[in-house]
Amino acid sequence: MSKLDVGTLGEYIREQRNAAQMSLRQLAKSAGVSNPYLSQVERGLRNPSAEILTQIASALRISAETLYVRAGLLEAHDASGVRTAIARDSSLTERQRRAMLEIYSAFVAENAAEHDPVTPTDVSEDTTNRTKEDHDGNHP
Amino acid sequence: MSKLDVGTLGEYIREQRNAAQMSLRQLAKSAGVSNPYLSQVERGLRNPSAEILTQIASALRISAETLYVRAGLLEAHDASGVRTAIARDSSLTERQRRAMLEIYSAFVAENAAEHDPVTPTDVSEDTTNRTKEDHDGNHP
DNA sequence: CCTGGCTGCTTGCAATTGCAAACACTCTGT
DNA sequence: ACAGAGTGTTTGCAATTGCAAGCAGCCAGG
Repeated sequence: MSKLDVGTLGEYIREQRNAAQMSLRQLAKSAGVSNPYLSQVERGLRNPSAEILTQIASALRISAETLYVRAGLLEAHDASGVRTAIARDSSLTERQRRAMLEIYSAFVAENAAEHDPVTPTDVSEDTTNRTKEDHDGNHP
Repeated sequence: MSKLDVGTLGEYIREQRNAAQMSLRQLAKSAGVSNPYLSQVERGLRNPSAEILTQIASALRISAETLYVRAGLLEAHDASGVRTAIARDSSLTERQRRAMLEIYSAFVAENAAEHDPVTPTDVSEDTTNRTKEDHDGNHP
């Protein structure tokens, strides 16, 4: 499932390439991929690996992130949200990440208790099952 | 060039899988990939496509971005996202806000200090999860 | 003991990626 | 007109991904 939207990905790459006024061969060479393959990718008949995508992004001087989003490989940025920010921060070790999430939850619960002692909110983590896909439960 | 760091990627995935207390087959099924392939990925002898990575990330309930960074497919972009998110969070008291920022800084400094060239997978003491006796059974 | 269930790992094999070579077409210049 | 240099596209083919089936080891409990 979660079929990649190769079509719009290819369109986007071609669009960016045209915007940069590069020929297919120029971009291909600069990105270190073959011209025919790039052609096929742009027309959506090939599903390029992430490695190729990064090379293309680099050659196009665009963010690899946006390219991934376009390819459907990455969720669009949620922007703010402490939990998502922590979850996304790759400079933290897993232990640290969990610690920070726990602390944050504790703080939020603490505040909720002060204002409205009836809801202990969600310090207890998700032992309950979540049927829907849920990446992060945050919204300040 | 742009050699993918499949080694640490695999380690990271396995680390996360163990942290989630899932068996290889469980994760494989949940991620929609085959068990043997996941095994090979975890041991760093296969270079999984981005599509597979997203599926694994989703099944592990971790950020796909983190996984990409770990795989060397994405630059670790600033990480100051955590600080701004904390700064903007209106549900925190000022004291809590400063505490979290301080903790975060401490964590980052801690990691910078260690600067371990090899496996930073240091899960030596973990109060939250209990990794069962890890009897290493493989030796290339 | 040994059957069943669990863990992860190895082995062929189909499908796909990604490339080198060659094709078709449009301009430009001589 | 024709050679030459651009453009993007098609065509086989090596290398790789990713999988189904099978293998080996470790525990519980008839």
